[in-house]
Amino acid sequence: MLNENPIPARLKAARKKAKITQKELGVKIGMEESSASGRMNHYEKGRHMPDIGTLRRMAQELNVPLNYFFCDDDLSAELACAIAKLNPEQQTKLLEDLAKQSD
Amino acid sequence: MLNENPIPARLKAARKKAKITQKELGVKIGMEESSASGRMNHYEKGRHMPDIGTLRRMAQELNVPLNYFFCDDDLSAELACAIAKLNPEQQTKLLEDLAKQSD
DNA sequence: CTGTATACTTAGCAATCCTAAGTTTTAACC
DNA sequence: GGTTAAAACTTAGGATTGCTAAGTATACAG
Repeated sequence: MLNENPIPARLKAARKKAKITQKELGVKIGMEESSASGRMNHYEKGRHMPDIGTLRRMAQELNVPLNYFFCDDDLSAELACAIAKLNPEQQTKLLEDLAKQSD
Repeated sequence: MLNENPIPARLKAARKKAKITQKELGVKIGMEESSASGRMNHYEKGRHMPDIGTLRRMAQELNVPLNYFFCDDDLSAELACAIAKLNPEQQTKLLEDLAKQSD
């Protein structure tokens, strides 16, 4: 079975890329100094599930789209980031191209 | 502020496209007849947050990727679906194309 | 070995969800 | 417009899960 919860792997990858610790990330998104380490570690080990607001703050801090955390593999995760950086016109054009391709 | 929870809008769109009721969707993914209507409605109204396992079963039943439920607008949601249908080779090529484009 | 930074674990309380039952809305039909 | 059934929605409380705070383990520099 597929890893049920994709958040741990995504979170770790994006945090490492940003070169910050679990606690630093937690504090940056508004957690208490005293609980940031434990909470962030729970999320990264998959023991607890963060709520949407927390996910959004992490996404913003790590410069990834919210849906990044729910991608099941590295490739689709990178694609999600790349697509989030396109402007709406570019996104529309890409969607049209993909639609043609699948005919 | 952006709608904090994108699930309700995505869930409704995908369910309508599949032309089934809230209860039907719930039963199809293994909920009890007696509670399927209430539970699915909670999710679609944003009152409760489904767990990852439930999200996965909904995604499979509705033929969308898991990250679809966390896209913040229709355009990126459709793109997520289109990309999920590509094979890995096509995905890799697309990622390379997007990387060039952003230089 | 000692001190420090980072990662990880645990347990009880607090917050949230699941269930079951009931209510409201929608839409088709006469 | 009134009737009916299906669909959508709401509520309350017991059950489940997450948050917090405190502690432990590991890695590494001095």
